[in-house]
Amino acid sequence: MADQITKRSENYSQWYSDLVVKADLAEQSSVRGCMVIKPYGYAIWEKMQRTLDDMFKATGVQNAYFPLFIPKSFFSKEAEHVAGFAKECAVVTHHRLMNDPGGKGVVVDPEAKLEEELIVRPTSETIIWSTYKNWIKSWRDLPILCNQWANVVRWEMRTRLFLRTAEFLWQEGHTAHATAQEAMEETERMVNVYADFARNYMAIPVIVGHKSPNERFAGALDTMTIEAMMQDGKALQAGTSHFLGQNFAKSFDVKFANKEGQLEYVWATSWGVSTRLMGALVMAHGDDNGLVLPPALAPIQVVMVPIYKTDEERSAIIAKMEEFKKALEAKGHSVKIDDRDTLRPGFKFAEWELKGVPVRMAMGPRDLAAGTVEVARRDNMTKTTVPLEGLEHSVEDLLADIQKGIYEKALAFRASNVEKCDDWEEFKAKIGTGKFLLCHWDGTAETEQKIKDETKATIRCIPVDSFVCEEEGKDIYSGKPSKQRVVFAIAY
RNA sequence: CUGGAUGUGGCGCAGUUGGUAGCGCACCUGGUUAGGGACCAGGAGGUCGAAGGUUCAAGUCCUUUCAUCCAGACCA
Repeated sequence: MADQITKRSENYSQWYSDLVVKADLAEQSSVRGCMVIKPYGYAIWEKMQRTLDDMFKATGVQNAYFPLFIPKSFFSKEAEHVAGFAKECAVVTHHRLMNDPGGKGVVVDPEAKLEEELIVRPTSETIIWSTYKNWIKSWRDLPILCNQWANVVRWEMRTRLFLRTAEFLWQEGHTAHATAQEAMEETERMVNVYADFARNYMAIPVIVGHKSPNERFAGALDTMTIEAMMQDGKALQAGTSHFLGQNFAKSFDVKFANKEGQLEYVWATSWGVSTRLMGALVMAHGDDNGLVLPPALAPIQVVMVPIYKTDEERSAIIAKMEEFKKALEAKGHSVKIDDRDTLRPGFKFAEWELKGVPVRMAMGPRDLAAGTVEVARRDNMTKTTVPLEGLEHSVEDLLADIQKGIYEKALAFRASNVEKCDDWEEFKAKIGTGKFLLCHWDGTAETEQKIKDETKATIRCIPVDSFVCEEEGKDIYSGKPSKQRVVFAIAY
């Protein structure tokens, strides 16, 4: 482990990949474009899952599960949807293998060709709406608020651990409502759940807003998003919530009888976040010593490292630690004692820092004698020696302080990299330097596209909470009138 | 798919004008160590991505092919 994480400034994406691998989160699979999530990485994901799941359920959402395979005919019913995903679908064409007649392993049995090909879901709107058709008859059946935790497959051309893999884990919520207003409220409710989660658990400040028509989900009337700034100043779309209007209801012929007995099409939403959030966590907080995990999501909040020479010292210190661990666990903290006998303390310090554990406590013979423990914070790398007596009562405050500290650091970083910009030359000069630029936009897709072609920058969102700036102005590119500023950035 | 690069022990790399493969880390054994990534001694591990060709001789030269990475297009 002597080799350090590459400096972020030199090559950010290399730094990111190294960190993901060295912190033991995940690795590239030998399967094309896929990743293996390792136990430590998965533990973080599980914690995210549990937290989100509770948040969803608090809004009345229930979990369900729908098939992995989608018949091709379902998929092609919604025209925009199919156009958006057609280029990246894995397709099942056969259902059997056979021994190669030439004796070389196995081959696909040509006799076993499927009558209708099956698409491995890139998202589940189509299979779910073909199912909802059977569930919905009356206004009394609405709303339906379902979420599924699942894997999906998108055959992306270029992949990157967590950020864009051919297979990824996510949750997708799919809701059905009687009115447009209800559906729009649901869309907003869920994007706000994501924003709360990002801010309060991931400690990542995000901008909530609407996507421009160009950047919308395929088949949506409106897409809301949370946009986060990574440490290289690029934007990461961390979660989306879509108002699907009646598009899917019409494509799948899902109608309900309203209170007046008339048939109406159902209004829909869908919303999702994925293992990409893991990438966001790494890129938002990591430093050159490794990962920095917010206590709210850290699988291990406190790691204890014993320091000793003799077996007697070892057992005495570990006994003391076990006792203290119980006290901390009683307070709801997750604690690990690193009692590996073959590694030296300095090695363990470095390793747990690499893994981003928020608090490290070290105890040696000196501490044992004095009744103290060395407490080190991962977020600001400070160390203090404090009395062990009663310490369990202040760990909660310490973790809360670290959680807050990490958020505020990220917030300060973003604040220093968001600017208003009203001059096109200035825009071109600054956009590549890792800035979010708040600019006037005339609202046309043409202008947006031209800006993208010239600078690679896209409209990340039209903000609705942070950085809202509704004022008259002129489009940065076309000079046409504009009513509000939008967020431009280079995105992942 | 378009550009650029790289394939040599588990990982990271070196290998000169072709001469029969080496280093660091990791690993195994023993010992000394232990408050910030230990040290010493010994040891194990590779038909050099694959196929073909040139040659007395190929990691090195030629041809073909496969894979991976980076930058684009696409995207949660």
